[in-house]
Amino acid sequence: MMRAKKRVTIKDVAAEAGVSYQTVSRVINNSRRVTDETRLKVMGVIEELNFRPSFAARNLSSQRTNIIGLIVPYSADYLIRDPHLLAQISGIDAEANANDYNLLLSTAGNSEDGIKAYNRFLTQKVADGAIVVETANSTTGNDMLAKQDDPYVVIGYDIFNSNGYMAHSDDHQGAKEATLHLIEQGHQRIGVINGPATGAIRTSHGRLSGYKVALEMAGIPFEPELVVGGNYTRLSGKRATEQLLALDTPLTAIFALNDRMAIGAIQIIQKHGLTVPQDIAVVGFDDIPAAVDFTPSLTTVRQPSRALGKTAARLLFKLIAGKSVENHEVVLPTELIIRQSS
Amino acid sequence: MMRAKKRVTIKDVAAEAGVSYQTVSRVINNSRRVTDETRLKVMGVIEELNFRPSFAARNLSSQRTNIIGLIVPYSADYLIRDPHLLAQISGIDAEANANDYNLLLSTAGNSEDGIKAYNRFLTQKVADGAIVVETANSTTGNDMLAKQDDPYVVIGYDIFNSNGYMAHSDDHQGAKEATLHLIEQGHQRIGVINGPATGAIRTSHGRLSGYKVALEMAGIPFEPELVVGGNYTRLSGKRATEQLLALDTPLTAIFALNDRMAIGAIQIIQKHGLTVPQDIAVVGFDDIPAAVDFTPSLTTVRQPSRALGKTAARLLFKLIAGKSVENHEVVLPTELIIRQSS
DNA sequence: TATTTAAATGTGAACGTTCACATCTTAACA
DNA sequence: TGTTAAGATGTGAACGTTCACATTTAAATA
Repeated sequence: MMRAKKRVTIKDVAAEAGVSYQTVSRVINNSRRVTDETRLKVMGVIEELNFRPSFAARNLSSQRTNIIGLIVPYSADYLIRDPHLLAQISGIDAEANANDYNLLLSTAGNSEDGIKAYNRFLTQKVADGAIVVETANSTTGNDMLAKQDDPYVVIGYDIFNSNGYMAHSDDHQGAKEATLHLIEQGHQRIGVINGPATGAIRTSHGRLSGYKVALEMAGIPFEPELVVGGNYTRLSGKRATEQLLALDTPLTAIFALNDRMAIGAIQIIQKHGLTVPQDIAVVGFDDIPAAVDFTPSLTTVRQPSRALGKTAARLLFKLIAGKSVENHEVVLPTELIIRQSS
Repeated sequence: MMRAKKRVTIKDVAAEAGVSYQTVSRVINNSRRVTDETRLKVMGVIEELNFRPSFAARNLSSQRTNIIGLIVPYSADYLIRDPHLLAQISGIDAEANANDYNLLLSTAGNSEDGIKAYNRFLTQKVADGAIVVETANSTTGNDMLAKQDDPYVVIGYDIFNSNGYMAHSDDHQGAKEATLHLIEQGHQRIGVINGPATGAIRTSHGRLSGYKVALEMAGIPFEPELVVGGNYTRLSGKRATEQLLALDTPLTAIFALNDRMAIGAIQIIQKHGLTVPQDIAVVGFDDIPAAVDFTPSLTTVRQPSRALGKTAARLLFKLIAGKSVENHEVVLPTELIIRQSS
């Protein structure tokens, strides 16, 4: 790990090219105001000396880092089970790359770590802005964000900041379509495996309201006993399904608010000797890779995960650039994917 | 986006506390050489003024950023299908957090982006070091890394740098155990769905050699026709299985070098009206979440993904700290998980 | 050709720390 | 009580850029 050899700086380039170092700075930053001739000369020297601008010096001087922070309040074991997240990250990363931004990641498992990450990212000016992925187990920490000056965007709903910026899919519409699809198939008694009472509340709310509106449209009365709580894990889907199957009046379809719970539901239904979709139809939400791999393959509402990431990033870049953004809430359309389970 | 209010600096704190700003610096950095009394006083003022050190200024002065770069040469659509990666990232992130390091991510899809990421991360000194996740489709770009001074660690094999540092699981041993397990079950003709001829070559090589050694131990001759190429996707597993099923002398077991191909294999076997494991047993490698969800659940070799991430990060931190690391290659043990498919 | 104007380049300061070194203070010893 | 050494604090410089402004140069106008 020898350190030794001195770094090539903007001044070395300037000396070699016979210009002031500020001119070199202009060349680096593609500023107008430079003759093609000098630009070419400087770029030649840059190449020759293999000059690379110092990230730190740039940051200090310009007061920007070209880094955006990504705060993902996931626990490690949960993380591995959510393919959507990677798609979102990939979308954010692609957009960041395109805009010459770097992506700083924190998979802060608990709220304390989340606050630590938030501190590092924004208060210390490591990042120019942040994207927060709202998850089922994220509540704490986000409220800290609402209190500070730097721009941030929530993928999901920003329940702590009425003036916040967010991007999410059309949960209401997606759920409505899914429910209408089941109704079209002749189902009247449709159970719902709901999200948890805490965490990403508005996601569940949106989907549940979509379900209710669909019932209303079909003139089917809403029955509270058909809605059972889950927490977006497969296990909770299983438990909820046991409850639903134990109802006095049997149901003919289940709408789970995400795919993992839907898969859990199918497993329990099959365990009870029933067939999907003949005895009970099942519809999920998300369209994770497992949805198509599973037997029977899962009818589900596809979320545009990658687009969500891109959208959030684009929104954030606008905010960082100081452009005014009129629309604080970007809602992306979902798509009903009909497969075997319904 | 008003900027306006001036940042609280180390000098403001110093003035308020009645000490020199260098002393404040000492307090921030937990340097010895400070009386408890002044330390307390300074910390009080820091709290009072809500001072947060400037990341950029620190970087410039100390010539370190406390950032490590993570280069993941994945294409976006592949990314979402690899749960292992998230586990590795989570391990790296946890270790980074513990050491007050930040994690800069690049999911550079193609080689050009990869080189761009490498440039940003290391040449511009955005990061103090990097972790590269070797993947099936990563070859280009890594050779650039070998040529530079800053420390980096490969998760997988560093085929471009004979003096490089790497962390990976014991592919040979894992494959050997998997094959021996099949042999113990009475199988003699065991097909292999191999990795691709390019990309993460040494991973496949290690696993294949484990398979061969197991055969040798059992006195079973190796037959090249039993080894068919794949590229770690489910689709390629399906194709390979079609080939294997078409062999003149039928086989009774298939060892796929990863889980996704194993799942593809099972689907094709079932499509041919055969049963797993009665007609043909299947073993995979990785232990992705789907392995246990699938019916029949998949016997597989579990990789310690998260530990791999942690190990790589620890190794990198040692290198960054300038400590000499004797062992360039850390090999982590795998675990055979026996389930229904064998 | 003299004059105005715009574009190109140069100048000095600032960004907020850490580091190596100099000086001051305090306690321990003779 | 004077001397010494260690520990605590202060000092100046350096890290490598960008920014606002000043100056020079070249082009356009009268």
